[in-house]
Amino acid sequence: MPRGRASGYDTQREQILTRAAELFATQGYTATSMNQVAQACGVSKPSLYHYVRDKYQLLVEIAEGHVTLLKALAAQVQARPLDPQAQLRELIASFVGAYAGSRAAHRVLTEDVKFLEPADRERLLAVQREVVAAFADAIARVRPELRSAELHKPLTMLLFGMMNWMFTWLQPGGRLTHALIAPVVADLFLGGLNAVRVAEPLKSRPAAKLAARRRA
Amino acid sequence: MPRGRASGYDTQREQILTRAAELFATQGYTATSMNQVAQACGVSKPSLYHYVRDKYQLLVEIAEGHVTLLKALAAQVQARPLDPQAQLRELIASFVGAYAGSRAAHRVLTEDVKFLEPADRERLLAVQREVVAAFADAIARVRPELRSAELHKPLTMLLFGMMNWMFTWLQPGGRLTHALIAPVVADLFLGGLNAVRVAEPLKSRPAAKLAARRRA
DNA sequence: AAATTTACTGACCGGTCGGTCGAGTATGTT
DNA sequence: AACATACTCGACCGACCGGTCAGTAAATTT
Repeated sequence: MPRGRASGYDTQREQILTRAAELFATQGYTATSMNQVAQACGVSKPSLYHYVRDKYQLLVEIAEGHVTLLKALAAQVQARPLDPQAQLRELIASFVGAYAGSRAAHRVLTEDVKFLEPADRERLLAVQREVVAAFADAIARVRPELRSAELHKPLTMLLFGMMNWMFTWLQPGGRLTHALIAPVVADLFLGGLNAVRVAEPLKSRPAAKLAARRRA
Repeated sequence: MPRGRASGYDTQREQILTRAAELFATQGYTATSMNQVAQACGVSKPSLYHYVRDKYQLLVEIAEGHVTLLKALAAQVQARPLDPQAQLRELIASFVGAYAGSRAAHRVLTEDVKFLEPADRERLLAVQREVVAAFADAIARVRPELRSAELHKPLTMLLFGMMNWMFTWLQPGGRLTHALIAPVVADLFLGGLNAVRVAEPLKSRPAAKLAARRRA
């Protein structure tokens, strides 16, 4: 006897999430009002609340959806049988590409995570830690002595710094695209990885920083 | 016949700026209320407004003060007669140290710049561009081909990504300090700089065509 | 046809925001 | 002493916030 959901329900819901992500990304979560979201979606505020429970749920779903995508991406690359260098290179290319395709969601994930309630934040960070671990493992496989020096995780974060910071200076319509910069990031990081000195344990580590032997 | 300012005026004003910067850094500019700032300073809201014109001016002064510090730091290192590699290394150490000493202000500068009015933002970005140029010059001096390939500025931004992202994962009281990580950043970046391959020059650049990917 | 639920809206609610008012008190100058 | 100003504060303002209500129109069931 009831009436079913309209066919466009899910479509509209996703559009709302997308628009909200764009607004959150450019203005920040707290500085964006639900009136703005409703207007950007071309509906009234009560209609907006027909599709979304509240403002906070918008934030959670945007962030969770993106971090889930990142985890899937990392797992996908990890499953491929590649040597350590190639795997790290592939991880970088994959993530830089994902950032290009999900600029808004990525910015929300990195900038507005502080507005999540502790339980939600912890759940999200747990997934994010898996993603980071995938990179850290690849890095430690390239230069195993970094792991014993406990430098592979800081170096992983430095790599994420390079990638996560890109959305602040890389313009979508610009001459320099994500696809062009990804191999540069990989060259820079892999080359630098061989130049990082492990401080304390062995004094007889080959100090020469010969790098980048391989080229087409 | 008037009465002069109390001796503690400037002191209190700086304390207000510091507390406000801490609140803005942890909660974000829009999510921080002037009531919170007043309470954190131990004064009533009208008293707070005795020292500060409005909330917006707090943001401007925090951001401007920090970017001015960064510019001075860069100029100071540039004035020293160092070879290119040492100069870049010194710039990195200097900035990583500054970030450690001004965590809150730095976070405000990087995260809340979007709330500045266009005029103020442009004035600030102009200073910031000078700072970035100092790094870009040092990088181009290490590997001059990068400049003709128009890669020295993107690489500069990747370096800033590593440094600016540090405040998201480097904990103040942790085992890993800024002083310990700075040389790692320098090793990583300088080592990677030599490994970056210069692709075919873009068609708009007829000038330098010689590749010579390895510097002597 | 009646019944029931979806999709949607203008008007509205309690609460908080940034900021101000008016008043009182402390303090340096004349 | 007399005065002008610095300093401090409880109370308050209009605006906007996130969110809801009562109600309408259309679609799908029985």
